[in-house]
Amino acid sequence: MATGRTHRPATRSRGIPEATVARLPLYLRALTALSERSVPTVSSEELATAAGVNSAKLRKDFSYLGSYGTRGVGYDVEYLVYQISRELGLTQDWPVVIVGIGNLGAALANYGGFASRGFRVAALIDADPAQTGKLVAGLPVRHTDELEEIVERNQVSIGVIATPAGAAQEVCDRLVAAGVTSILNFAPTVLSVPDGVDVRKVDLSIELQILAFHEQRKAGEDLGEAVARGTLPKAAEEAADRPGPDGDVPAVMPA
Amino acid sequence: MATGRTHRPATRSRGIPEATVARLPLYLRALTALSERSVPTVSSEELATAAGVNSAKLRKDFSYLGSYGTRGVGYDVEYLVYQISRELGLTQDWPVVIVGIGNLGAALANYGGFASRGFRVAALIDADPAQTGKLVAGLPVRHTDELEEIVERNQVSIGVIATPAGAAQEVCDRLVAAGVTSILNFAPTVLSVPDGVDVRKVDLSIELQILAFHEQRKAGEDLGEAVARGTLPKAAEEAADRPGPDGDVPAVMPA
DNA sequence: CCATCTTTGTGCACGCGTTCACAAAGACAT
DNA sequence: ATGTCTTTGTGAACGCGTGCACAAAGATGG
Ligand SMILES: NC(=O)c1ccc[n+]([C@@H]2O[C@H](COP(=O)([O-])OP(=O)(O)OC[C@H]3O[C@@H](n4cnc5c(N)ncnc54)[C@H](O)[C@@H]3O)[C@@H](O)[C@H]2O)c1
Ligand SMILES: NC(=O)c1ccc[n+]([C@@H]2O[C@H](COP(=O)([O-])OP(=O)(O)OC[C@H]3O[C@@H](n4cnc5c(N)ncnc54)[C@H](O)[C@@H]3O)[C@@H](O)[C@H]2O)c1
Repeated sequence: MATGRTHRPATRSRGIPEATVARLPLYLRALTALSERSVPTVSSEELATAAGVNSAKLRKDFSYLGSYGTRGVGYDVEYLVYQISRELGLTQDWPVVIVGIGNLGAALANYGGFASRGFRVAALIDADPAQTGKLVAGLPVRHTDELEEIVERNQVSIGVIATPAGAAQEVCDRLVAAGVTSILNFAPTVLSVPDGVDVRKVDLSIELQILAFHEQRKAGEDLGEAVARGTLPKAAEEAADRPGPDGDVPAVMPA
Repeated sequence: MATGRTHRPATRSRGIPEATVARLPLYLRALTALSERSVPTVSSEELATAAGVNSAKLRKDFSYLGSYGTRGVGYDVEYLVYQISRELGLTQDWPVVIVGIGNLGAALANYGGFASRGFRVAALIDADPAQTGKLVAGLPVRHTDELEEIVERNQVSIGVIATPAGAAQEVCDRLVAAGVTSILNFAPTVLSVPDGVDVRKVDLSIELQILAFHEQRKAGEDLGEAVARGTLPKAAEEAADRPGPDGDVPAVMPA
């Protein structure tokens, strides 16, 4: 998963487990697709497949929201779409500001999936005076000086940070001081925020590193298994034997 | 967290828990920063703070890699950087292809954080003939027809998908068929892949929806508590009372 | 060499999340 | 009305992840 939430110490918000909340958008997406195809009802099995999860998990997830299914039939698609939307707070509009209109920020601003789910880009903000006033995705880029005013006037509670890492904490502090209580951070830094403020991060580099780990493991597996079976010549065996904690590796980094 | 991994049923790869693997890049980033400041050693407490985690968790994480610390002193920064890099497979170069060079794909191509950690953009691929040959981040965009050849020739095992959702599964299938075994998916779709292929997804929309959920909860909290204390007039009380499973809500979605 | 002090490494307990498996609910046919 | 068949909702068991708390390791100073 390309996301990691900040430590929210097992806060079951109104009885809905955090893990379930994270899956609701997935169900919603699958349900919306069914709704567009005018499918009236769907079974937990079908929906689970569409959402890429286990059907028992899906049923348990829905059970936290209440009993919205009909035994022998399944779930009413429209009704479920409404219930999940309501639970996620998508029946209202959420004004969002994006700070840092560079490569990534501009891509985010142009992203259609934003508006499609009740999120409205209230403003684009950048510190570079050369950017100020430029139109990105039809919106004028505003200068950082106006940040507080924009947040307050538009009642923005969700902020997206797409600045370089060095500027992220400062931007975060200003957003929070101005009233933002939820932050989506694309900069590769750990943000510290006061209690009551949620931070979620998206870090491409971390995702790739996790993939690399598994990739390496896959590559080493065949070799490793061969070693275990003793079907390799001695030399290859030693090469495959990863240096263990016994420390026969150089204490310097080769790069 | 903006990331979700696809169902890897508790595969403790070589005894390192998945949760630990996901944190290693975080530690590595903090350690690299210390290394650049020529800090020789660091305690679990300091490093944990820098990485935004609990110190006990960090120590336990490191214990899976072996005993690399010195009691009473802490961890040798350079040595730890090397060990984690090795564990994550970052001592080798990983060629990566990006498919779908639109707003997002171009931003990713321009992203510096790619190359800084052993990931090398081997090629940019797009289906639009108008894009073919255009330079993005100094690399020429190649046409989808060449996908298989590019992947095979460059021994690419990691692919990034930044196409529209509708094209993602097809692109995924082609990447996998050509030999890619790890995929980072930015398109809002569930990808189905054969066993042995890892998929991680980054979904901005899901992240925002999770934030919206908590945001809504925060907003409703004061009101909800007031209701519980019975300090609200009847009308407001009923308005605050969210419709329960008893179903006094319309079965249609208001939007 | 001994005492003291710092910090690691981990045993242990607890809670969350996942999954199995099944009873009961309800649709539908007869 | 009764029986059959499908599918939900959930009890219960299990495993993973987290965090506390502490013993042991080792550095440091006398
Ligand atoms: N581009 C990607 O694909 C990508 C991927 C993952 C993470 N990131 C991260 O996202 C962030 C942005 O990446 P990018 O490629 O768009 O960088 P960029 O340099 O293209 O854009 C950064 C923008 O932030 C603005 N900025 C700088 N300081 C600011 C401040 N204090 N207040 C407001 N705006 C400020 C700059 O003027 C610039 O327009 C970086 O932290 C990067 O590491 C980018
Ligand atoms: N832009 C964002 O911030 C953002 C955020 C989250 C998710 N996404 C998702 O990322 C994807 C890309 O977003 P975008 O804004 O860059 O869209 P875009 O339309 O700007 O770019 C899509 C690119 O993919 C190419 N393409 C289409 N079909 C292809 C195929 N079969 N093979 C190869 N290339 C193909 C198109 O030619 C185009 O260049 C979308 O699925 C979007 O939902 C984007």
